[in-house]
Amino acid sequence: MTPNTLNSESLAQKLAHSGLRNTPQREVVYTALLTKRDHPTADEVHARVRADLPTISLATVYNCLETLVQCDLVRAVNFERGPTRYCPNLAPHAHFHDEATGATFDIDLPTGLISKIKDVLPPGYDADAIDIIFRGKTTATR
Amino acid sequence: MTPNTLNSESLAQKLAHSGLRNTPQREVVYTALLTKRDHPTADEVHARVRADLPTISLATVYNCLETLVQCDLVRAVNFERGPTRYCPNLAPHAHFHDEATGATFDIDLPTGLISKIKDVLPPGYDADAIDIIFRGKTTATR
DNA sequence: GACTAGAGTTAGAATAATTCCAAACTCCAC
DNA sequence: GTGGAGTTTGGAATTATTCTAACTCTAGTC
Repeated sequence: MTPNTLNSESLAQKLAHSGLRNTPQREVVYTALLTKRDHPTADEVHARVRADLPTISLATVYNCLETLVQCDLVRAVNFERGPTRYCPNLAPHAHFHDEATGATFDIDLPTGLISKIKDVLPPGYDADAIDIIFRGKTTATR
Repeated sequence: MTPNTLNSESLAQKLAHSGLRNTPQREVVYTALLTKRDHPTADEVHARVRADLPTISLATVYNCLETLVQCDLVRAVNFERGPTRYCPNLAPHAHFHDEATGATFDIDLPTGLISKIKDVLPPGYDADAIDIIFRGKTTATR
């Protein structure tokens, strides 16, 4: 499979679906997220995309990331106090935040667990999204 | 039951246990959290405690809140992009964030669910804490 | 009771993350 | 090619939080 082409198409599609344009800036930002999936901050994304598009501004990176989140192509993740991080993994998953290194890992969630968790909501509560964040230590090397 | 006395004692105890002093500032900050459990920000806590201690500074409120978190008397909760909010509910629970009003509700978690969720962690991952945040709409009035 | 060391508080400055804003630019559709 | 919506840009502004240095308080010691 050719992830870039595939995802570039899905980018164009999803943008068009929302009546938005597919710009070079949006492409490089999305590609940067797909290329190195280490949950970068907006600042880190900015640094990376400057290689391809030296004049892109940080404000545009924020705009593009927000656009991608709106189009459901990217998830924004917030850990305590730190800057927002971005994740192109759309499968339902949790995040593990290694407190020693600051690294973040995706944790796959078995199908069914999400709905089981949603079951604890009392009547009248309707959740669009659930964020699950583990914090602790890991010996896993990835 | 007299929640303030009870909790004032547990505050003094827990502080002593960590070799810390029980100061008027720490008391009013903790009492403020117990009195109105609406997950206030540091700024909101500051506004509330000024009624009791007009000269308390925002920096001190931040210091006290951090101290209380260290002593496991209070939990810090972070929603996307917003300021950190503080919660004196120590029972394991999730948070529901109403996107329309910005209000936050505690959601009790049945015993066993936490460990069930922890089971999805691959070997080598050791979580100290789990944050579960629902985002959506609610018709619940509380 | 004064002395001292360390813990705690304070106000304001500094920093970090993000958003706002107005001007310039781009892309189509007419 | 003109107009208007959508987009980008750089810098200013805002927000949340931390840092810093001076000051205060307290507990223990003589």
